[in-house]
Formats: sequence, C-alpha cells, structure tokens
Amino acid sequence: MSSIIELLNENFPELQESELRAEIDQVGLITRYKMDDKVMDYGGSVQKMPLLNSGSLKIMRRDAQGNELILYYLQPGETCAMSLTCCLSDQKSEIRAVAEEDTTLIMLPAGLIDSWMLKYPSWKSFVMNTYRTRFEELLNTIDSIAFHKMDERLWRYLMDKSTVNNSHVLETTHQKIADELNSTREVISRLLKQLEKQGKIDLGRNKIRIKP
Amino acid sequence: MSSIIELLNENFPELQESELRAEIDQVGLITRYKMDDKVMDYGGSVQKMPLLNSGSLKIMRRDAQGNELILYYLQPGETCAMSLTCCLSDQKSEIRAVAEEDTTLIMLPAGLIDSWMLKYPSWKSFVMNTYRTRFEELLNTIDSIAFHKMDERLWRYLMDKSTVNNSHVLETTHQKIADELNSTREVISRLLKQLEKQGKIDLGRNKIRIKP
DNA sequence: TAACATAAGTAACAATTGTTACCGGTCGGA
DNA sequence: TCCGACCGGTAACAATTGTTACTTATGTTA
Repeated sequence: MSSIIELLNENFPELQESELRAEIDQVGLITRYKMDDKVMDYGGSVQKMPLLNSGSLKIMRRDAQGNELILYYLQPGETCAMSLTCCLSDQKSEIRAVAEEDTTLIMLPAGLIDSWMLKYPSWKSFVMNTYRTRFEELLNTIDSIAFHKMDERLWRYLMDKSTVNNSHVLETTHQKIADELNSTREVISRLLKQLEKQGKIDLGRNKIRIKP
Repeated sequence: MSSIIELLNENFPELQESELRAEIDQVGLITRYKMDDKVMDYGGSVQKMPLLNSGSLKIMRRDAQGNELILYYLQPGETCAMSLTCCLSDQKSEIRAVAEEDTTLIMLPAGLIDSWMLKYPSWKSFVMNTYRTRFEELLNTIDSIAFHKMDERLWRYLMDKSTVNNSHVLETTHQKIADELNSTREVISRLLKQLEKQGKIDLGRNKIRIKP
C-alpha cells in the first residue's frame, strides 16, 4: 500500500514543487475501482478530479438513443480533461469513465484546481498539457470515425487495447467491441474473421490473440 | 476603423482588467482577412493567437489522403483552442482555419498567453472557457459523425451555416458542402433534393434557401 | 450428464453511401 | 454570339455497413 507521496513520485514526476506534493498528500484521497466500475457517468456532477496511478480508464460518449462510442483511454500519469472543464465550470459530465482494469486514483477536490494554477507553475503546465493531449486524442478519434472504414478502426482498436492492457491477448467479446465502436456484433465478427484469414490474429471464445 | 480598445469593449467584455486591455492595445495587431483566405494551415507554426472581432472562421481537419472535414465555426468573441495548445507548447498546427467571410482579428504574440494567466484572472478564465467550449464543440462534432446519418448531418450543417452567416440564403455549391462534410457531390445533391421535396429548402444555382 | 445461457459463425437481405458516367443548364469572356 | 468552364441532375452500379434469422460451439450449473 503506497502513500500518496510515493504514488506522485512514481507517476507524476512533472509535479515538482514539494509544497504542491504536500498539499496533495493532505487533501487527496486514494480511491480504488475494480474492472468495469463506473468512475464517472453521464449527467453526474463532478466534484473531484482524478489523478490516475495504476490501471486504466476508458472514456465513453453516448447519444440520446443510447448508442455508445469509446473516445480514448487514460493511463497512469494522466487525468481526465472533462473533469477539468466540469470542475472549473460546475457543469454536468458529458462522458462516462469506466475502469478498464483494476484502477487506483488520487481524488482531488474540484475547488483547488484553479487556485493551484496560480501557486504552482508545474501544476499549471500539467493542466495545460492535459488539455493539449486530450484535444489531440479527440482529433485522433475524429480522424478514425470520419476518415477510416470499420476494418481499419477495428484494427486500431485492437492495437490500442493491446497497448493499454499490455498484452497480446485480449479477453473480450465481439459484442463488447461492437458497443465500443458503435457497430454491431455481426459486423465485428465478419471483420475479425477477415483479420484472422489475413493471419493478423487468432480467434477463440472470449479471446483474441494478436500475432506478433 | 475601430481601435483595439473599442473592439475589446464590443466583443470581449469578459476581459475586464483595464491593465489587460491596455497591454492588448499595445502588443495586439489588427489583421483583416477576406473570404476564403487561410488564417492558419496544416503544419504551420503558430506564433500568434487570434481574437475574433468580426466575420467568422471555419476550422477544418484533414487526413493523410487529403480528405477534409469541418470541425466547427469560430465567431466574434471567441478564439481558437488549437492556437492555445500550439502556442503554449510550440507545436505545429493540426488544423486549418479559413475565413468564412471577411474577418477581423486581433493577433496576440504567443509568449504572453501564459504570463497573462498569472496576472489577470479574467484572462485565465477566458482561456479556460475557450478550452471548455471547444471541447464541447469537438464532442458535438463526434456525435454528428458517429451517431447521425448524412441527411441529418447535412441538415445540421445548413442550420449552422445559416446561423454563422446570419442569413436564410446560403451561397455555396454542392461540391463545397460535400468537401466540408467529407462526402461527394452526388450524395449531397441527392440529399438536398430530398430536403427540397420535404419542403425544407429551395434550391437554385449557387444558392440554398432555408424555408422558415 | 442434461439443461441452459452465452458467445460466435454465417447467410440472405436491406439501407446507406460512394462511384462512374453522362446530360443539360447557366454564366462570363473572347 | 459562341465557346468553355462550372454547376447541378440523375441513373446504374458497387461497396460498406446494418439487420434478421438461424445455427453451432462452449462453458456453467443444477
């Protein structure tokens, strides 16, 4: 069981000021989530900002009819840009965050984000970097949806998931993939079979092995 | 010909500190663009941040094959979030900005954005609000592409363009619309004909009239 | 082991979007 | 006025994705 200071040292080296670390140590709350737990949900009010220490979160978007789509993953050392915008403007969440695996967060009270930006330069640049990288991720997501067909999107999805989970074997179902790409099981099955025929993957029940 | 101070009063009332206005007056450069001028282009380096005073900009994204897509419009009182991320991290532009009509900007040197955030609270909240609203616009764009068919996207495009241009008559071609929605002329022609049959619009050469 | 739920395979068909090809109308300059 | 560039209409077809329906395989539990 690591302390907050140890977690910060390991995952957030760019937060340099020792006074900042001390403050985080005082007000931060270490919170753990199990795989598939919801960390944040549509319409929920966002009072806390999460610093991700281990595991990973997937960030989802849905429309009025309930169709869902994955936007991007968050990994250790990162935080959720939507939390920032929500915390700073007291708005409801427009996204859902789900633990992709068992995940550890340091939760920070929303009110401090703003004042820390004036006090701690490294905090300000952390916040600005978060906006920048999340912006880029959203642009990548737009590229994927707008410019690529489903077979390419599926392949990239498998690559991303393999990176995030740090494994060549993905334990999931065709239905779950379809949900996260806003497609249907039949289409995903069809395209996975193509990838198998191309020799890129092996298929099994609840299992996709990506060949090296 | 308005002065910078007058432009700020009119379009950026939220920038409250008179010292901030004085600084902008000193270092800002009023720049004018004609319709279809490029204000920023893919891969260009971003040394200036634009405050939009009159007219409008459309922000575009493209992929490696040259396919383009409109992300959103900027209107008076707004600035480009990509400029912020680029200016603050000295990166190349990942988007293109084109004047949708004749447009007036106040250009600010990139280096000051950061220091002003510490000096002027209203500047900081302006920057943070910009991130928030652009984030929301990108999410809307994702919704549009991921969850809606081309007929709905086209209808929303016409609505948006009508709002931005403040007119019920759009002067454009089917080809241009197709480019901005990353589709083809034939598809757009087909769908526009549908909208005409539904009584929602009238079609003419270089002209689409949206019925009230 | 039998019964059951879940996951996956697949074929046939529908809907949407993209492609090719060609035609005719409009407008501006030579 | 005639030519040529541009714009729009449209049909036929192709490709992709989604839908329906049914089957087979696998793993769990009574």
